Amino acid sequence: MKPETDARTDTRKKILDLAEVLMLSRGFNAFSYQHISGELGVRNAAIHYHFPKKTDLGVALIERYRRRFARYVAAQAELPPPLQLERYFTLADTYYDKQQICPSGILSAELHTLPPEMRQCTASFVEEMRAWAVDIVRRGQQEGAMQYAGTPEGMGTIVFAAMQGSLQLARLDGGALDEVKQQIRLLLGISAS
Amino acid sequence: MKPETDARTDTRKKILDLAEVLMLSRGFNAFSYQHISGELGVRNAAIHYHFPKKTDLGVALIERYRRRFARYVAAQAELPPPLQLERYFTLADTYYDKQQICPSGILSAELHTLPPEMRQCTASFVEEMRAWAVDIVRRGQQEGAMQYAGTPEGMGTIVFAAMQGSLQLARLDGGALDEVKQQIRLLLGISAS
DNA sequence: GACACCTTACTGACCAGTAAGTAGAGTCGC
DNA sequence: GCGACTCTACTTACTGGTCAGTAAGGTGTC
Repeated sequence: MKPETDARTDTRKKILDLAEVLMLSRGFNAFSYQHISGELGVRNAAIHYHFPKKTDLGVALIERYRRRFARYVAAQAELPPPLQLERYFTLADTYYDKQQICPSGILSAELHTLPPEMRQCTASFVEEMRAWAVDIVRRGQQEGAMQYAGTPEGMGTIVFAAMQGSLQLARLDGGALDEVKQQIRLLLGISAS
Repeated sequence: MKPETDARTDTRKKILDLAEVLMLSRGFNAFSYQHISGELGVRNAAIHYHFPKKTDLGVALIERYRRRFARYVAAQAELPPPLQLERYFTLADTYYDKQQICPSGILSAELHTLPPEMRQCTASFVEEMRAWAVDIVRRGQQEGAMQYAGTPEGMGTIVFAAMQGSLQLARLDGGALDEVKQQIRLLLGISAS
């Protein structure tokens, strides 16, 4: 009989979940082991048991994100590109509702203060996300569901950059995210939805 | 006879200059008075003399940026919109060359960890920058030098968000900035330059 | 009795911020 | 033209708090 939760993975997962929320709202440098242990009702050293160095926690966080993102992409690979884009927009909305920004945004903003191990996997993660955005608009163009000027690389990159930027701006100007989403629809020639 | 430099303004300016570089490359939370005093060859308390709290330094930094930005905008208000956009692109390049990101990017990413006074003037600053981007594309459209889908608000906001995002991404993917710049030119219908 | 998963107790580094003192330059009365 | 005063721009020396990280011990489970 497979245990639903064993203590090991359970606490470890709770730590990662809390750390993720903290990173996406405050940034990696701006949260401490105290924030996590306090919330979790354990001692500081318990976090160090699972993640000896904060760098270990950071790397685990990013790697989990990469796996989750890969699953997310695979799960809806068969959907029409415009619908994938709308799902992406919905995802951004949930970040906005939680007052968070996207991981690539906070990681690239803090990049110069991150340990080298984290920089490494951040680079891979961000490249994967950008490539996915490029892929959506490329397939959208091929299937005739999207029309736009320029290359899929240019369009995908600007979509990704604009979404990352607008999630940050939306913290200060609540309307920015909706405005950017709508403008992206127009630029891709998919005004109806 | 007016003194070229008196000690007061000189040290104060050097502190602001150094703090600005530190903030744009490492972020506001990730630099300390030690970073500045060490580089400047003074003691820590000298910084506290000019800026009692770190919040004071942060606010002074943003307010100086706002004044500089206002002068920058005024100085080229008469230029044709497409040229203003190119100047903006050139400005972004100099940030990239210095491995920095734009102030609105770092400030909005760190927003939740900033003191309230800094959040306040950050909001004003970011709104001014966004409005400026909107104004460029609006006038570009009115003068017939730019053609694009959607409203000036939508297009200006996406241009601003995409530039902010791509400056961050460019730290990990050097090509992102050029790609976004070129795509913006295409989307505004000003491919030649 | 071995191992996973914690605890208590601690270290040293760094941090923002403060208090009190000082050197030098300018100003004033005389 | 000279002492007394004052102000600016620092200094030294310190505090209390927070941080990541470690060592050693305890406790329940297989």
